[in-house]
Amino acid sequence: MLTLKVINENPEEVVNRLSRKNFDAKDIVDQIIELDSVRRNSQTSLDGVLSEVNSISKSIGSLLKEGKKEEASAAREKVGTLKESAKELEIRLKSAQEKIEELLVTIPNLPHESVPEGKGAEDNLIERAGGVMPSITEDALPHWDLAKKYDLIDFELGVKITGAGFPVYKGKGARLQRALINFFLDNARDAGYLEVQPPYVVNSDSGFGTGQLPDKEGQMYHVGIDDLYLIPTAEVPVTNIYRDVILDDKELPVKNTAYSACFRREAGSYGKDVRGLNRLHQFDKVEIVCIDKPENSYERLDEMVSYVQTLVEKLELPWRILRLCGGDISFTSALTFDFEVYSAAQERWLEVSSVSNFESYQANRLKCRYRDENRKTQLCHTLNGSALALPRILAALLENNQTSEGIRIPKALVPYCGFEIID
RNA sequence: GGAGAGAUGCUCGAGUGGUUGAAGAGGCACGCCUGGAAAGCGUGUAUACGCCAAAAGUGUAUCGCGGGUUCGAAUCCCGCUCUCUCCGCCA
Repeated sequence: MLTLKVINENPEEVVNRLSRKNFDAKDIVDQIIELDSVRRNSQTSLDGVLSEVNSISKSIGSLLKEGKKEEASAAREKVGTLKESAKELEIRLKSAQEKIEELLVTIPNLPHESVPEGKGAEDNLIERAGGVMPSITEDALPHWDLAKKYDLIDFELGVKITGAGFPVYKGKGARLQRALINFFLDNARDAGYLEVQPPYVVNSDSGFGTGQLPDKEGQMYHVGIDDLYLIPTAEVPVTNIYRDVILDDKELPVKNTAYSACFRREAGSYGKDVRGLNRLHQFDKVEIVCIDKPENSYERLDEMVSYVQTLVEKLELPWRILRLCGGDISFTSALTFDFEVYSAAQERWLEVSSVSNFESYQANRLKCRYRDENRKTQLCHTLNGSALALPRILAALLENNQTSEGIRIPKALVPYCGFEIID
């Protein structure tokens, strides 16, 4: 969430910048500013009253020791009335704080100035692109048919065991999954990311810390009996490692990578866009998470984007990078680059990665801070990106590399797979 | 799941109602000392919010979390969470 400071100091700028996200913040910002003045006034008065209470209380101790009983009981009475007014002030202060918090979490992050205007996906800017478009034959099959033909993925079996969106990978399909996970983790490690293995189930504090709660509660699987959530991405547990942490500036940047299964309810998505591997309830992903000083975070973002680019290049997939427009960028992000790879048989671009700088928006919720060179605590900037999500990569690999002899495995993956072709 | 013990600052650890934001030790930082280092000595070493134009300063809150008793709570009471030990179960 945004800091009160930003809103108080630059209300017009906040409203202006949020219009880029097609969000009208005027009313909320006005309300917050008003509530904040209530909050400040209440605290000033309350602190004064409590201060008096404290000093009188101390004096009672010494009065009693000196045997001045009457003065002591007069002081007691005084404290009694002071505490009455303290109670009222406290209620007013707390309610103002709560309302401010409720309003703050409804305000999206400010978009970076480079975020283009736009309403939806069609307005995203193509930043750059590369790779060679595969030459497809007329009878090229979409990946769901290839998966069946070579017995790589059994969607129906997953339906039996669990439900739609929980495929069963088999044989070379399963091995290819495992190969991709290791390939991504090894590359991340070589690029300086520390590998971590986080829990797949998190508590509500963590869900709140990264912004899934309260607004996106319905997107996560919830384990009611223990009040825990299945992670929709490793971003949640990994970023929450740094919740309520004050890092030393020597520890920055933090660069973590994690493989995890990801669970998403994807309520309300149906149709051919979600066919096969295009949208699943459970999928695998290797995530990269960075935490850095504000002045370095955009440099870090570029580094992450370049890193992801090396992955799609090694996989020999045709790729493009989109700079998301105001209408398509996520609630919590300041700047996001999406990676898409071309899926030849489906004849469409598939999103395989999303790399974002959240600036201090997540950090403010997480209370993730660092000590700067003046020993003052400042909010960090947090960033994350997929590197990469497996299903659509697999879809593109299968479709783009199909030949009459079988499906060719890209060179970089062969050592990880242990085979060169799926036939 | 059952029984018991516990949770204090960066760490260890004292503290069972009255200047205790918290003794003491260690660590760390800075300074002195030194040719340099060690040792030694000195100083400093939480966070959030408020007041102040800002710094200095100062007020309030915080001893797992939430509530209660009291003029006053780290200290007493209640609820919760977590950790440890023993038993049970178990990859």
